[in-house]
Amino acid sequence: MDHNDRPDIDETDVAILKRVERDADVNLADLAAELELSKSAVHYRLTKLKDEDVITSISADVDPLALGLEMVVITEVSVAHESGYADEIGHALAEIDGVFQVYYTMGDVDFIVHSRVQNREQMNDLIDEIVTIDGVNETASTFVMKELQTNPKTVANMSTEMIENVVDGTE
Amino acid sequence: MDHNDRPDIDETDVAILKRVERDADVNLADLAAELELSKSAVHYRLTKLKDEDVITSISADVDPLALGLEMVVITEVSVAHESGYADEIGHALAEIDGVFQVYYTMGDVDFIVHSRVQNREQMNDLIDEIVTIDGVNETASTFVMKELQTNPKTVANMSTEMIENVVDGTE
DNA sequence: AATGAAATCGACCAGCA
DNA sequence: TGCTGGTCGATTTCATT
Repeated sequence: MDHNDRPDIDETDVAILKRVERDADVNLADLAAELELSKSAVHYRLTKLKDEDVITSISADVDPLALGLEMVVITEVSVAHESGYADEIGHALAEIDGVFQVYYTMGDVDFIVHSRVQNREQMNDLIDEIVTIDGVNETASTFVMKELQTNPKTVANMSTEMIENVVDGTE
Repeated sequence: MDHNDRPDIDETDVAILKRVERDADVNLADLAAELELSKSAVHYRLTKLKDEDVITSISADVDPLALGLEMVVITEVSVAHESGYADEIGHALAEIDGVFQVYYTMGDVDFIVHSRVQNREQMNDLIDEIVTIDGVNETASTFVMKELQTNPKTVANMSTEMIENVVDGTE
């Protein structure tokens, strides 16, 4: 760990992360060959990255379309500011079925809520649920026509500059 | 596959998906025990789900904070409508380093862009890059103060009704 | 869908830089 | 602290019923 309480990570770690965030099914031997390292070195680093919670989990990515979740809706939510229940409202929003992401923002809007549903009826129900939450003032929903990139990855989207900052520990 | 070109999925499949989307590191024997199935049955279903692309990949989830990506920015992008280059612009947006999600919407705004950066300078650079894209008219960025739920999962966020629709093949 | 055998893989170790 | 190479046990995988 460095002075910022963030794990020390070097180029090799980044290479490993990039690879396993794309496909964690790869076996140790192949990974080791790709990185020109020994199996045990890769194993050692992988367990370290997991221990340090750089890798938080290994998960199967499920295609929403395969389950009929064809609609993505973005809802802007404004709350009654005097209430001061921002935290509770955020949690209530996150717990609604279909909601997969909730952002608490600094903008004119307080929350931005992302949800996935199968049809218009579910969409209406979901928006109703949001409005029903105590403290919610106003909502505005936008229908997503197309989403580029369904499974956002962390390392894959980083610039070389961002990666350098991590490797150096210079931020 | 059903008449909708969507794979046939039953309750057992859903149970498997729910489990491996949370933790794909689980070994077959444990999974089989949990579901009260034989190892081979689970193995058979898992490979089927992968073949059918219900499971698109097994991936390691990397914590953005561990890599210093402490800022999330949401940018609304409007384009010059006469241009009709929506697709190209969408791709250009998605390719910018730091951008992890691009939605093409039906609202007053054309694109909603999500990005993760390490500091304000990178945020400014990123917004500059967006503005520079040919056809981009106007942008408005919002800073995210807090994100509830960092790794959105598909099945975990579905209601029982949504799941029933999948299992029955009734949509 | 279950069985069991064969192949493969990941975990671990002692030793070393 | 991080790496090597090798061994052993566990686990996946597959042919057969």
